Amino acid sequence: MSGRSQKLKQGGAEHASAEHAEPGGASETRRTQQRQAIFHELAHGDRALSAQELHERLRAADAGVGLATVYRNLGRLAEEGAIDAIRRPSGETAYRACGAGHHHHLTCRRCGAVVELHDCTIADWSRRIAAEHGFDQVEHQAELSGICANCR
Amino acid sequence: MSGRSQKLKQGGAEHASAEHAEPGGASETRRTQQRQAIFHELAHGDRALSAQELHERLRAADAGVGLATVYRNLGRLAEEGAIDAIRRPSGETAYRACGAGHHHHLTCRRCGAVVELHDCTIADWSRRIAAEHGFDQVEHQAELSGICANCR
DNA sequence: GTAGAATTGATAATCATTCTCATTACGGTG
DNA sequence: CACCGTAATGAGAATGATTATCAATTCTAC
Ligand SMILES: [Mn+2]
Ligand SMILES: [Mn+2]
Ligand SMILES: [Zn+2]
Ligand SMILES: [Zn+2]
Repeated sequence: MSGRSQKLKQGGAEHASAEHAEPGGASETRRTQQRQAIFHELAHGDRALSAQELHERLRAADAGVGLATVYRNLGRLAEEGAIDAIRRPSGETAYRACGAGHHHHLTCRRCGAVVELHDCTIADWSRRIAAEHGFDQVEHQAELSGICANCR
Repeated sequence: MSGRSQKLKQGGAEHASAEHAEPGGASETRRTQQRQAIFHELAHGDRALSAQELHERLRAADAGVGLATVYRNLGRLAEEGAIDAIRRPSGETAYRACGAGHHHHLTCRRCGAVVELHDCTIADWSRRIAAEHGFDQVEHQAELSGICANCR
């Protein structure tokens, strides 16, 4: 529901040298060509792409990346907060390179164009509601959809 | 996102005699035991059930209803507005017999308990946002989740 | 340059949901 | 109540997205 540092593991330097703490040896998160291609593709298009769609685009753009790899990296990038996962009404999950901070999306049902909404009214509402019903650790999930100006 | 007449095709009389208009013959929507069992099961439990879970319960409660039938009826009931479909974060769709009118849900991530929220702030917000960005026919979808008082 | 672990990719395996189609049960009718 | 035509059911096959396998490859640090 919120992206953090868009280029956490992608864009810049970041020696990524975790303080080798955990017993047994932590992960290393390498910077591979495939991962770069995937993120790059996402960083461009203004519409959210599903794993399959992304895979198709990469194939077209000469850079053939395995489907499994696309899934893996999208999943990873998402949990790292580098990209956002969006659930389509049909069920598939689509991904998008998002700006930082908590926000929601307004998506055009016709062309898929996405607008980021950074002023979220829901937070207050959900907090109040939660308190009212004795709930803790409330999270909210919301998506708006409509028909954009162009598509009319 | 909103349920209409909870017992549209279930509870009462309703001769359901469509004015045999359409060329070729319209549907009839029969009142079968299976459909009744399904709706009945849903009308009780306070937590939303997936098709599979419902199927399991029915098996346990002696009334063995085919899985395909469970899916069919849940889908149908949902589009008739008799029940609400809720998307779980994991992806499956769960169903629930809901009160009438537009509302959202606050679900306990631990036990699955559901509270219906009938005062929706989002409507106004979404309307405003939509106008601001030149979008039409805006719809919104939202779910709250947390840990309920019991589960703490 | 090497070693060694992380990553890839082709493919098989899951898993929820949908489709098929022969069989059954509804809801009138006479 | 027996009978018909059709909608509904159910067992299993089919689909489609996502995940797991596992040998082969590629990063990265030394
Ligand atoms: Mn975003
Ligand atoms: Mn409800
Ligand atoms: Zn559009
Ligand atoms: Zn609970």
